[in-house]
Amino acid sequence: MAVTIRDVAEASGVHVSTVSRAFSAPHLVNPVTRTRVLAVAEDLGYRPNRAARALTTGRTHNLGLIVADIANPFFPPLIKAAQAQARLRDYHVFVADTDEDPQVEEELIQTLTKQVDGVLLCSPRLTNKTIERLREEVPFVVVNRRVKGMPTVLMDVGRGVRLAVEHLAALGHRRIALVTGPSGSWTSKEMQAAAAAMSGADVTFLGPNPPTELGGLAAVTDVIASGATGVLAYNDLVAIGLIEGLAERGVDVPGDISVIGVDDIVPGRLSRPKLTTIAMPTAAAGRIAVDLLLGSVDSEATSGVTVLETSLIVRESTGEAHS
Amino acid sequence: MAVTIRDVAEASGVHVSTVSRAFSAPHLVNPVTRTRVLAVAEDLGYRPNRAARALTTGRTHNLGLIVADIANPFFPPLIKAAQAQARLRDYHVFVADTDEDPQVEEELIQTLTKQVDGVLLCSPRLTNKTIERLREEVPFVVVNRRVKGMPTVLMDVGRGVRLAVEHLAALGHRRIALVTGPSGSWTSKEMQAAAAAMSGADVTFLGPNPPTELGGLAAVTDVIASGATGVLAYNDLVAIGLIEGLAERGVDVPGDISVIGVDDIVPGRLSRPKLTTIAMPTAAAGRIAVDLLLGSVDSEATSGVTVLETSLIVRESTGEAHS
DNA sequence: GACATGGATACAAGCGCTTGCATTAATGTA
DNA sequence: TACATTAATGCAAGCGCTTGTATCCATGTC
Repeated sequence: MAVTIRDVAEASGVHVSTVSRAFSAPHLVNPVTRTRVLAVAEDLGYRPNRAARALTTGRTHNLGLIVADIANPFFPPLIKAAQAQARLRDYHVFVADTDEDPQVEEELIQTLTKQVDGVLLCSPRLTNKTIERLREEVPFVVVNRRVKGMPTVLMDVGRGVRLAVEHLAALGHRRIALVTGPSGSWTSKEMQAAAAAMSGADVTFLGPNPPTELGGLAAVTDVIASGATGVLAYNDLVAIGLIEGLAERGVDVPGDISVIGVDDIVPGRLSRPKLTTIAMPTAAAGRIAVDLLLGSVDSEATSGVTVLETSLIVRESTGEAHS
Repeated sequence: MAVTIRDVAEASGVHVSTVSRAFSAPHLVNPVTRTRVLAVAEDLGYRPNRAARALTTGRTHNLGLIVADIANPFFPPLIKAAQAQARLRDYHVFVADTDEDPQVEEELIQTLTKQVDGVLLCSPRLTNKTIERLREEVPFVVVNRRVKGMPTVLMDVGRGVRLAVEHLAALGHRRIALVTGPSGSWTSKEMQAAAAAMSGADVTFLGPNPPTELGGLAAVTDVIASGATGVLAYNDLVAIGLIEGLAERGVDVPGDISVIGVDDIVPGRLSRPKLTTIAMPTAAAGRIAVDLLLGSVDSEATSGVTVLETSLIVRESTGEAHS
């Protein structure tokens, strides 16, 4: 059916090994032979079969990218960047969605492991233990979670929290609420830690909450009860839900209460009022994670932790405190 | 390194072919042998190498999914659904982003073709001719575009347009503007055709415009100049940009002008006012496309066209005409 | 008791490719 | 002229798996 290396060999009157080398070890073949072979290959429309190649080289030139939920606006920019970076290095990427299910996640890794050179684990729901076990089978890079001894890409949400709280304080807000995320979330823990470490700020924690608009909606009563005039939400979705719920109670944002989100997802940029938010460099994370992975495929597994800067983007959901 | 079928064979005292059959042709091996082999395999942590299997069977159990832009909110639900459906059938999926570049798209297909059993082409930017040529190399299913003789999944945006215009008319809007998309867009053409075919509606076409908020922003002047009180935008992003721009000119939505988007993406659901929109069944499209693809992998290539229903979701960006 | 039958397993080729080694021929060296 | 060197190519094994065919043995049949 498809044209193979053998067809090219026959058509150009050389041995298959010469064809092979014409592609993957040019210096070992006579330039004129090579040109001829390449021409014939082009002519026949030959495309090397990567799977077959993988079988002998042990290198598939494929990557796995595992995320909890593709449809969560946080991930697409990361996926896009990772995919683009991989392509630059002549790698293809399998994208898999675990639906937030650790078991699916593990199974996915298991079946993927044989056909990839490494996998990007984004915000994994697996236990550290499991990850460490799986690590024997395939190189990992973990994004958005700290796993002992593994190459990791983190975003410095702590810094973002500090900037956010300072911003709020500068606007005159004295009582601040932190609407936390799911209890298992590494990011949520980081945020709490960072907030708690800030002296001089009066921060109360409200949660845990699901990481969606519903979570924000659900937190409305508590937020109002807390007496806070500045709120930092677990993410933009929560922030939007919160603003929504506040509006229903007649509370204006930013007039009465200021709200800051996290992630800088598209919906936040487009919502009204436009969200002040802590921007997470997801695209950079995807790009760097791929580099790390491909780097550690050749050299020995790195176990470094890369921390990416976050920043505060001030838009319209924060304003001066009036009370 | 990794445990192979041979290891399992040795450990359980049978020939490799028996192990192979224990997995893929159970009825050909004695139940007790099979149980033993399976146990040993489990024990050793054996996982079949799909690439090696593909080499002999010609079936990779992989799919390619090619989209113009992963980060465009329109696609993630489709990707997610396709991926989930593929997983159900024990398929993995390569996701590739072409960055709207036809050349990248073609190249991606070329390199992917050998390691997939079929590819999902979503809103391709390639010419029909090229697609028809490429089709020789690998089975396709095309989503969101009509290509002669190829299995296709379409969403009935025409119906959506009709519903939208009727909705607007029912609210008393007499002059309606259609803010069109990019000139090459199949969807945009469909929308225009559907609107033009409606007797009794006074619809003016404004465009072409880029399919983003910027496109909406850019169309503001024309919309106002058109005297329309009801606007149908190419998609939600354009609609949001438009509403934004209108607000800057002091024009209220839906007070002064009603705006309807297309796609029902998350940002539209969360923006203020919440967007009235024509919902596109993207998840269903992804799911069905995969089914079609996997169906046509076995049977002979179908060339049917599946048309999915769209619907109008009325939210807050449309209201009664006052002028 | 000789033989056909069929179930269970082993054998071996081969999928498309890479790669260490052998072979050949051309060149340089003394 | 004889020999070493090297560049270019061919040869063949093997990556992990499937699969058509051969082999073996325990039945059943007459």
